Amino acid sequence: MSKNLTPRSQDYSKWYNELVIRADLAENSAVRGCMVIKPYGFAIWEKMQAELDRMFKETGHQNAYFPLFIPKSLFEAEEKNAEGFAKECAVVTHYRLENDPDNEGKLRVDPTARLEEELVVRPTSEAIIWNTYKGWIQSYRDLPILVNQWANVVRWEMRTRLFLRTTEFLWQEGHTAHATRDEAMAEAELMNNVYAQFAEGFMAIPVIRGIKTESERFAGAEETFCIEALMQDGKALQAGTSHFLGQNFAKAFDVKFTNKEGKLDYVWATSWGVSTRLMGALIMTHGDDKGLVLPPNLAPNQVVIVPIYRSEEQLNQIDLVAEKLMTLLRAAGHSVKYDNRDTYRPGAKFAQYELQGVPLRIAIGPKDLENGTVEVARRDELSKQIIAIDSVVETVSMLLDEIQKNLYERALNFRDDHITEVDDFDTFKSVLEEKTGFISAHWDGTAETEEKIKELTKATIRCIPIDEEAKPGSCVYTGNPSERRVLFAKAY
RNA sequence: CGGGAUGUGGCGCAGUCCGGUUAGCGCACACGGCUGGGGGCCGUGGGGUCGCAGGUUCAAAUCCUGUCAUCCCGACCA
Repeated sequence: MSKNLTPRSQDYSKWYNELVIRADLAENSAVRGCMVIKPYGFAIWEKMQAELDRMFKETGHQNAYFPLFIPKSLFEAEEKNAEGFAKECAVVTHYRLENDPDNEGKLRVDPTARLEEELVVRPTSEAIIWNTYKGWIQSYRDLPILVNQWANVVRWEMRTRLFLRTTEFLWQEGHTAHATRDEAMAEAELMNNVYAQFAEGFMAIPVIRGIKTESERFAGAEETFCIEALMQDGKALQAGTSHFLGQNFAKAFDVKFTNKEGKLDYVWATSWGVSTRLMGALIMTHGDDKGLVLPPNLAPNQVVIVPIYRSEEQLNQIDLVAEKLMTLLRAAGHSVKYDNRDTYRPGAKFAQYELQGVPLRIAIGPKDLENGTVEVARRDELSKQIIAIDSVVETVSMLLDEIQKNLYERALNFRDDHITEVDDFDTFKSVLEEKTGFISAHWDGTAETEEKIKELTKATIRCIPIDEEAKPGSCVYTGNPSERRVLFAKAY
């Protein structure tokens, strides 16, 4: 990737925010830390939803829906989970407004309408779901339960960031119940793999599969699997997580079942989720200074056709050719948009579709009509070629495939160039500051060392990679024995 | 919640230090003409209680006090 296409760290936040807004994906709403996802942005989210949904169904899952409000008593049942989220919960305390007698035309909260028990707006749904599952499960014959929910959740974070950490966000959360530990553990791993496959195959975002250290683990989980991605500014982003919850929630909500041997046992659980944060990952992985760059798999429009003309007569002729092309391209399974608005000039349209990241642009003008050609431009490389009109379908199919692959390869090369093996702490610090990215280093396995390194460098252990062979060594900070290298990085 | 910064037409900004004509500029918008293979040009025009509330002053976008919001850096986190 050429350097001038890579927004660098210092301007990155600004670039990111501007790109998001300029690309017409989302904007800040009037509500603190919340975002309005605009139609084009939502179209991308819908593509992601559709593919994830397909993958979930393929692995035997079903969708369901649970309430937004969680009674406080249910929420606090699983102690660690409750504690972990306590500081970021929106809480409903009243259910009625009334006219304010001291302030004409204004409303106030009716003090007599206080709820007997407060309702927590879900930051995640384990509590309400496990309280429900309790009534669904008696026997091993009722298991497994493999349910997913598409929902919004609210986490009142101190600091928000468009897409990456909004107060309200959209996500899916899977919640499964199993008869055995092994089966639940296998489910958690399976779903982490589904996420990895989705990120890499569909979004062209290379990820590292790993497990979280105890201090980075989901509150209430016994093991957290994750996929970690690297953004162009050298910071890591947790792109998805899948948790093995053990029997913690079953015990907290008293979910027991009779097993094959006729004995009572607690149910084993998993939960897993990805969110609109993935759209942030998309922007920050593939975007350049001209705007978004969308992998063909999730582009709402894979191809846009722009007519170039002077007279109305010319436009009419191009219309005919364009209509024919659209029919052919659609028949080949590609999504195509024909932009024959006469209110904008071609150059403006080109710029607009580059901003939106449309993978391929076809321009047709009078010269093309004469020569039987079209101009095809690809967004990822910003290159153009003239091709014969008869070969359009074939070329488009080929190019879309190539762009999907190229985006992944490009991001993978960048990511791999930014994984540095480091064995001493001075190098650790300098690599972190100057080169950025992941640092593969030995760690003595203690939370104290992890904390100390975080304090000194702001880097955290992103994960213990699953796909890398464990080789012993000595801790980069304490020099104590280490079983294996782990990945450190500054993270969003 | 601590540190820093910023609030001026739809968007991006100048003006604020050092108070003083009718508050400017770019983009966008509307109309007209010329244009037309990468965000066109020229002309004309519409649009602003300068975040909000007090105060100082003959006079406040500008100074003072308070307040709200946003952004960045921390702590927290998908």
